[in-house]
Amino acid sequence: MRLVIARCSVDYAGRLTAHLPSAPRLILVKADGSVSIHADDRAYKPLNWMSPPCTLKEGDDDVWTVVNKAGEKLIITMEEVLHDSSHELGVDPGLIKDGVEAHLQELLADRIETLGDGWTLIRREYPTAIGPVDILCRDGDGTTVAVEIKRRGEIDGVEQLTRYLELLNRDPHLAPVKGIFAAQEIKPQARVLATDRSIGCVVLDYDALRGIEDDKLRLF
Amino acid sequence: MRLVIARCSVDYAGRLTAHLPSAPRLILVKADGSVSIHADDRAYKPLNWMSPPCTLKEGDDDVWTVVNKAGEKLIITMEEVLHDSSHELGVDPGLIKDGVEAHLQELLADRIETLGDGWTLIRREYPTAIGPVDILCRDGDGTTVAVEIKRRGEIDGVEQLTRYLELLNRDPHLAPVKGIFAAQEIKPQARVLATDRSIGCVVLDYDALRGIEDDKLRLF
DNA sequence: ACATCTATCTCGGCA
DNA sequence: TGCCGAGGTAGATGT
Repeated sequence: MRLVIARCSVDYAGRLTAHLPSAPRLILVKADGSVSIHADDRAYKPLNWMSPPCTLKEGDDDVWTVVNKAGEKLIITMEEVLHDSSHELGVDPGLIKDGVEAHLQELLADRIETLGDGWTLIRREYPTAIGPVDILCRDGDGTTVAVEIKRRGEIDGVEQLTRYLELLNRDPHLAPVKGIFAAQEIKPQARVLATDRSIGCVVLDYDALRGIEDDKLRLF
Repeated sequence: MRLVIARCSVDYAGRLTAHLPSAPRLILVKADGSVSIHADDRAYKPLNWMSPPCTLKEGDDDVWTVVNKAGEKLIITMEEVLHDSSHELGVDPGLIKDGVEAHLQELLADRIETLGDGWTLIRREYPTAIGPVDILCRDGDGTTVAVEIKRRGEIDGVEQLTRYLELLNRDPHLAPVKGIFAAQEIKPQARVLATDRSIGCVVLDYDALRGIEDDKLRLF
């Protein structure tokens, strides 16, 4: 990783055109060839960047040009270099996450009877023309149920599930299909909309689901 | 801006919990108090971060703790500092952009006849109870048309336009109101949904619209 | 403060 | 490869 502090101006021409007037900034050149330009505020988003794969060419005239395959260009005009150092970091072992939607889906699919006695899984990520349904299952009566899972349940999620239900109910092999909106937290507006559309709401307890899963594993 | 290269492990506890095992990384501490941790790849997204406003406390035991108002925590355990330098950058003048959705809307409103002969603009940002319609206009037959503009046309945009159409069609002064979904790029699923709802799809050519605009300006 | 919407979104997954 | 959905989305804008 190369760290350069320099007064520079920057031009980006790609998905949009953008310009940064001359000012002192941090320029990061990483081992994968990517380049990013940071001001002295904001943790997350660089002022300007070029994602890998891309190539950096340092011209004789203190103009750096970064290009990628799509023809996007980042042109950095160096006016005064204040710091320039390089460091070997090696490959990062990466982030270990916990508590995201994919995990909730796994946990609930593995313990679908949490939703009611006699419920059985048809499949996770059930494919439709407008995208996959998180979980398709059957309730105790054998009625098909589409489950939409969110970490935070908002109106968008109810709309999404409504579209799936409309589509699934056109399939005579599946119809009638009921809907369940499952989330760790359900916003009041989302609950009202779901209820109005006869969609059931279930608040998921992540720790409890994981506990159940742990108990299951302990049996083996 | 402070640049620290260090072997460290990191724990985040907040909206989720995440852990970074020990490895050499870049730690950026910016003038606004924000902190970000970068591996030697990827231009855009840090491995971990804390957005401002937040406060960093460097403990005696080489443990740095960053907290924000919401109680989220970032804990950096420093194991070996390989580089540590600070630099005064000042406030950045900021990015000047061109070619975003607002601009597309201006361009299309100024050249509404792109959509068809005899089309006329009623107004941009036509206000409704559920938000402004990007463009309201009339087609060659005098029928009212609501236009939703996106840079990239996806399902959400079609849903949004559908809600507007439903509302506008309740107004006897306007009804019947047709819908046009206009974007630089329209995803297949969005097109399917739009077509199913009798909403027209138009792919906008930004450069062509700008070219027309340039031609217009040249007349004056 | 909160809600809504955009983004050079980035990123991962799956067809 | 393209398409789709999630994100600690972040960041901007309007109420």
